[in-house]
Amino acid sequence: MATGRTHRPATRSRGIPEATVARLPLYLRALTALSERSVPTVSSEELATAAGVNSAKLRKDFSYLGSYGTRGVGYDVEYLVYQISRELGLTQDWPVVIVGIGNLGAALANYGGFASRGFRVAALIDADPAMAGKPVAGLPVRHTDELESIISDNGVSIGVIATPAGAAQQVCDRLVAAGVTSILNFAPTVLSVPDGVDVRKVDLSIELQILAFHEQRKSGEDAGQAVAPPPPLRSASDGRKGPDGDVPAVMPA
Amino acid sequence: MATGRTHRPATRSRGIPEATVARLPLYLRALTALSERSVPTVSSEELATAAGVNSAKLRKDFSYLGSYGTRGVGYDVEYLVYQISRELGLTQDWPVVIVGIGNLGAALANYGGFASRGFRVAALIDADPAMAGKPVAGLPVRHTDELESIISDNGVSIGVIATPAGAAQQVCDRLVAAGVTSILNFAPTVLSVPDGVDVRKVDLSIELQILAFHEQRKSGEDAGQAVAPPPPLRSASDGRKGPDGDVPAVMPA
DNA sequence: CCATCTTTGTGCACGCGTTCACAAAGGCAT
DNA sequence: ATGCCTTTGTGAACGCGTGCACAAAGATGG
Repeated sequence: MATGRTHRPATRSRGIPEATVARLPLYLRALTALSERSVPTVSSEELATAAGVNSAKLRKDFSYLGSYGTRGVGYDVEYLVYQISRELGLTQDWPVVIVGIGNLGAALANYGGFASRGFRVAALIDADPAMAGKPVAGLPVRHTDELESIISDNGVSIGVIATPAGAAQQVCDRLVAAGVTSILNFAPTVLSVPDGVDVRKVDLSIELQILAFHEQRKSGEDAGQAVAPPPPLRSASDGRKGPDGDVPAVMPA
Repeated sequence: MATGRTHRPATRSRGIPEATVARLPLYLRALTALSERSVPTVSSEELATAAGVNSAKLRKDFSYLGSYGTRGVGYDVEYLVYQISRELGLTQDWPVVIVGIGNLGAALANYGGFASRGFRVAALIDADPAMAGKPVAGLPVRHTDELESIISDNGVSIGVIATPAGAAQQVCDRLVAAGVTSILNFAPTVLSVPDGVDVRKVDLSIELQILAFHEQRKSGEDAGQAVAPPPPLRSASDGRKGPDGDVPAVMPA
């Protein structure tokens, strides 16, 4: 931002805003599609539309990476694909392990989006002995006992947790102790990790609840108020439906 | 985290900040756990720790809902569970349809977190005729042809898209046309919808890429610079194709 | 009834992220 | 060259979200 323009796109601008990082994959996807159609260049306006964002925001995002555009013309698609890929670290191979091979874990293992971007499923791990050896998505499921050695042998630094909530923290601890420093958590639990370890969580239940909030608002706000009045304090026997608490069950292994 | 995409700052009616809404499900989960253990009251500090947030933030969040706490004591667990549930619209039944019963769709259908919070899977829909009638998670898969009638008959307003990216927009359009006003999108595509329709997206690939970015940064930034030098920068007219030809596809199951 | 202790509710300041708006840069036609 | 047209890159303003710090509220004990 200072006056001096950078001649070198060098990685000197350490401070790429988190919000920008979160959008880079979006741009990369749109650019990849353009690349496949052999489109040579694209303007910020076109790309922004394709990515579903504001063009000014897109330009500012790219400005953090360096000046890769040509005024009056736009951005070179191939070049930008390369730059973003490099910035995201996708030019290297990232072995990942998926722990908890239930319905969700299996779905993730079969998810094509992983392998397509430098992510390689190094192993599928499950605590159920009956699952051991059973092939899922072309890979034999390994037992939890092997977790540490698998991570160590493959140099895994990214782990995906798809276990029931109750086992998540324990699995997380083992992953971290074994050397994993980035975790993608699908279990509906708050994971506590030491400094230096990144955790991102994907929670289906939460997403739905947020949608429900907005949905309720759309269908008249007056209706929502017509429900039973609140019990002020100490209501002994709670009449709510079964204690679901998505705490437990997520994926019946 | 995870994702979630909001292009609508619209939540001004009751003025509950979007960021707060996104945390309410988190509080609700922690409170439900306390409720099951019959804990009568909880302080903002304790609850904040359980939810993994700052206590001041939690108090401010609750202040948007009203003054439900008692100074010197804390919050009444049951009462708060009720208030948050009501605010999120979970006191009513939300029928949802899941479109695209592949690996992921099936996993979602089996996901316990849905039914546990007022969300009821009204139907599973797939375009493959071979899937029709086949039971998944106890429900017979319905063919896409029935989409409109299913939504209409069940008063569905929330739809979950778990189809391949290529079919997502089309499915989305049909859902919206049929009356759905909230969509949870798992397909790696930017969906365009008319005003009044909310879309949240969950993109596994993006989450991993964000993790990779931070991971790369941890493991020395110098290493990343030692890779192949940047490609061309020639603008138009030069129809040279990318040398590395970034891997295409982004398709999920 | 008063003193003390705990915990809430919030005013305030700060920093990040978004958006506008425009000068500068570069291509292109004449 | 020269002037016009397109599009980038970014300064600046604005708004949202976060976290601090503290006064007010209420419980509790003497």
